[in-house]
Amino acid sequence: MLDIKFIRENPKIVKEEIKKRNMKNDEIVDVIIASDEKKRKLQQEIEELRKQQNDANQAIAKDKDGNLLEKMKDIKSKLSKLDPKLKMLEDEIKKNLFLLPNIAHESVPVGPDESGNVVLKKWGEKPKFDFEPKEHFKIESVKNLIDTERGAKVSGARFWYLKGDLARLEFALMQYAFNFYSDKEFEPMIVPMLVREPAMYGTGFFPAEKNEIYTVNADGDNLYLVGTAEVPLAAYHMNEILNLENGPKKYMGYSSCFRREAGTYGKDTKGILRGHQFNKIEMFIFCDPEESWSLHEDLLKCSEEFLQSLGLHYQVLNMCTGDIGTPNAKKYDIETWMPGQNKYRETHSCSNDTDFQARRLNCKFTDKDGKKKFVHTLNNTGCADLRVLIAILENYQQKNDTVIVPEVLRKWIGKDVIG
RNA sequence: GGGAGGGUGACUGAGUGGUUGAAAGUGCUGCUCUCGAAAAGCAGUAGACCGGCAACGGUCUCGCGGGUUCGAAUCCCGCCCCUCCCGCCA
Repeated sequence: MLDIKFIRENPKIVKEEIKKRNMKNDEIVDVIIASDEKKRKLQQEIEELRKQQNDANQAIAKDKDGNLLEKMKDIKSKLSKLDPKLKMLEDEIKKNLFLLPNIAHESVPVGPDESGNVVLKKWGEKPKFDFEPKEHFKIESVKNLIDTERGAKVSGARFWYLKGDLARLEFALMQYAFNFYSDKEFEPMIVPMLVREPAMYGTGFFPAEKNEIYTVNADGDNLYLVGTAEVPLAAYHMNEILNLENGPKKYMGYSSCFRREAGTYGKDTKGILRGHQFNKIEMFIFCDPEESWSLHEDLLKCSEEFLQSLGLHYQVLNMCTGDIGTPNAKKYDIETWMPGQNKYRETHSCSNDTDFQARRLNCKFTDKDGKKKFVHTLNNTGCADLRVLIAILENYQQKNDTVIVPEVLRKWIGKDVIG
């Protein structure tokens, strides 16, 4: 959410931002400003009446005065007409504020969609094969370890069972990642995967992405399954004032992630690239705004080092205005090379949401001058199980249809080869 | 599922109709004392919004929404949330 004052003072910037992001609702800025003007006028009118009311009250408290009582009744009836109008205006403004995106950092490339993303760097090289590398779900030794048929029988399309060594490999990977990032001083957390509505609004998933989220027992418990640990991690400090004197709060959260994948029918239907459920380690930072841009670079570096330690070739993208999320001021994606598909695929995503999320979460800190200000928040994929598993399977496959286990994972799975 | 209690400022915690935006304590800031620190003493310290160049002024906020009243943190109604006890379960 943007600051209404900022919008009032910089309507052009906001409108340009909407256009840059290839969104079509820039007229909403004028709507907000008009409502805001009306709201402030009305507010002044009401406040003047309230002042009269308060003054009269104090006088009555000292000595009862019949004339004042009449005046009070008059003020009251006026207020009862104006108050609902003010509330309506406020609600309308708020509703519209939720629709506006964050302001992108100047270093974010302008572009209409994914075609505008800029490759910043590549690390490593594509592995060379003396045979035709297969997609992960076609590798003989892996095939039987993914049971999509029974997954569909039990839970529907885009669900599956991972079995045997593939299940073991996932545990190895996650344990490795968990240790890798906690060594980098992210506090480990096992987080709730069901959250209340305010957590979804606070992080910005509601109202925009409501159709991506599973609702649980809407008539009773009314909880939502998280699509990422970002939600419980961000909401962890909701409505709090943080002490950041000892540096930023850095967390890593492990959770299962649930996504309805509405509108992706027919996309990535083979294999385990896109499912309704997966597991992920996510990192989240609450920090002083002065530090957020350098921390954003640090976060990216963390994920890069992780992939490097697994020996996986990847590229880093600076995501353009048309392809970053509404709350993001800047976002890097890491795409890891998947030789079976002959493509780079997104495995990591690293965002600085500046104060956009903090304003919704109502999360502040006390700055050097003792002022309370909104924090900046950043989030980053530590390790998303399926995507990294796929990368490992496709990059480390052998001609004989076995898969070599990356060296750093061996101590966690206790074997060198799968299949 | 049955029963009970409760939601007050950064935090702990008083306050049951009239200058209570709110006692006290903690924390924080400044000053005094000290070579310095600690301790002690004194003083200051909520947020949001509106108007104003500013000084400053105003309104709102004691979980949320409504009601009673000239006036509500305080009374009434609805909702949300939390805690404890019993039962059930992991």
